[in-house]
Amino acid sequence: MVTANQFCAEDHRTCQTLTEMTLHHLPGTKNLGRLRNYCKGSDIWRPEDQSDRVYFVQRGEVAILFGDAQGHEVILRKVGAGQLLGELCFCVPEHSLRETFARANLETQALEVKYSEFVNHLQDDNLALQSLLITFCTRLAEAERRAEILMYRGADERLSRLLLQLAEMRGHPHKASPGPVMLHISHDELAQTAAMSRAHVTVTMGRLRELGLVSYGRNKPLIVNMPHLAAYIHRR
Amino acid sequence: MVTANQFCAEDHRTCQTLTEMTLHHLPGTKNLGRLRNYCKGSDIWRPEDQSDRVYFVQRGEVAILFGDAQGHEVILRKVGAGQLLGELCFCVPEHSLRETFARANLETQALEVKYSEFVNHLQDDNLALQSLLITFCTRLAEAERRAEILMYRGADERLSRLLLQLAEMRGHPHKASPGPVMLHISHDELAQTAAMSRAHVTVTMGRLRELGLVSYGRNKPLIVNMPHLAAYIHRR
DNA sequence: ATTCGGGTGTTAGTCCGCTAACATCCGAAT
DNA sequence: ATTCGGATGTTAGCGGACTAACACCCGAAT
Repeated sequence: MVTANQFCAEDHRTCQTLTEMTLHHLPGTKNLGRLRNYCKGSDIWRPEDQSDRVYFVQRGEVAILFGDAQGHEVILRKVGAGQLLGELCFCVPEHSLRETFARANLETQALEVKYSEFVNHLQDDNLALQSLLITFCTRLAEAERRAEILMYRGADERLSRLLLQLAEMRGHPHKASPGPVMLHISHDELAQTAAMSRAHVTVTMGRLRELGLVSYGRNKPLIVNMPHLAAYIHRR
Repeated sequence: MVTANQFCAEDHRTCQTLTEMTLHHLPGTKNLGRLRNYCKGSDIWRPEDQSDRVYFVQRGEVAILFGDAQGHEVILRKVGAGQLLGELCFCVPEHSLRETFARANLETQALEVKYSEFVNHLQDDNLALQSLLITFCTRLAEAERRAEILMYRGADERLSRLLLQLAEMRGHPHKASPGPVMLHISHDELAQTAAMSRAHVTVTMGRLRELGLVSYGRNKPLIVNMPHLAAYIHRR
C-alpha cells in the first residue's frame, strides 16, 4: 500500500512527484491513448464538452477556469507536466459535462485516455490505483484550502493567504530557507486566482511590500517572506 | 473495479450511498477502532490536533469549520451518518495538524480508527480501496464547486448558486420532481456556508422569494425551484 | 401563563472593493 | 531607434456588503 506518509515525510511536493511518476509512466508502457498537441491559448475542453476522458500532461501547463456570464474568468487550478487532468469523471454521471474550461497556458502535449480505458488499466495495476488515491487526496486538500481563502473578503487577508498557499505549493526556496521563497506570478494571475480585480491586487501588494512581507519589482521576482506573512495573518 | 459511472447513472447521491455502505460496513466486521460518543456542540478535533486518524460517522452529523482570528466560523463541509470523516491524513505529512474544527451538530457516534490501522485494512480489501477513491472524487468535485461559489462576490449570485448546490446534494424531492426540492437550513447556516452576514442572507433570500425562485416562511420549509433558479443565474 | 431562545425581518451608516481611465516602465520585435 | 505589448502604479466615484441595533414571531420549557 502506498501511503503518502511513507513518502511525504517532508512536504507535499514529494508525494506529488511520486504520484506523477506512477501515473505518468504506466500508461506509456501500454500504448494507451492518443498523444495530442495544444497550442498556447487553446482549449483542451470547454464547459459543454463531455466528461468522458482523462489526460496526462506531458509538457506545458494547463489552467482550469470558470467563466461567468460576463466573461470574467477565474482560475480554479493549474496542472503542470506529469500530472493528471480531468479526473473528475470518476464520480460524475456518464455523459455529464465539464462545466469548466481547460486551457493550455503554454504549448502543451498531453496523452488523452478514454475514461473506460483508464478504468480497465487501473484494474490491472494496483499501484496506479493507489497513487491515484493519493492524487485525489492531495487535490482535495488543495481545493479545501482554496475554498478557505475565498471565504475571506478582506483583500489583505485574502491575498496574504493565497500567497502563502502558492508559496507552499509552487514556491522555489531562496537561499537558506525557511523564510523567503520565490514565486513567478503576475498581479493579473493573482487577481484571477483570488477573484479580485487586478488594480486592487496591485494596491494590496504594494501595501504588503511596504510592510516588508513580500518584495518584488518591475523585473525582480516576487519573494514571499512566509514566516512574516503567516504572523501578519494570525495577529489580525 | 468500482466506477462511479457504473453506479451513478442517475445522480451523485447514488454513488455517495454506495461508498458509504462499503466504507461503513467493512471496518465493522473486524472490530477495528473505538466507538466514541460526542454530545451536541462538542469538538471531534480542533485545529491544533494531529491529523492521524479517521472516523466513520455512525449517527449524528459533523460540520468541518474554519475559524478566523475574530472568532468568525465558516462551514466548509458537513458529514452525515455513514460517511467518512478526517480523510485528509492520506496526503498530509505525518504529525501534521488539522487546522480546522470538526464539531458535532447533534448527538453523534463515530468509530475512530487510527490512520495506520486503516491503511492496513485497505491493503486487505481492494473493494474498500476502490470505494474510497470514489469518495475522494466526490468530495473533490464538491470542494471545487464550493470554491466556484465563493468566487462570486455578488450576494444574489453567490446565494443562488449555493442553494442550487445544496439542493442537488441534500435536497429532498418534493411531489413530482424535477423542479422544487425541499431543504432544511436556516438563514444563519446559509450565511456561515456562503461566508456572508446573516442579515444580508435574509435580505437576499427575501428578494429571491419575491422573484418566485424560492419559497419559505416562519415555519414553512425552504423550497428551492431549481429550474427557475438555474435560469436566473444564467440570464444575468 | 410567562419566559426564554432561536429564527426571521428591517434599517442607517460606514467601509471597502470594483470599474474605468490613464500613466509609467520595460523588454522584445522590427 | 522606434514601436508595441505586457506588467505595474494610481486615482475618483460608485455600489454594495458589513456592522450594529432593534423588532417581531413562534415553539419549548418552566
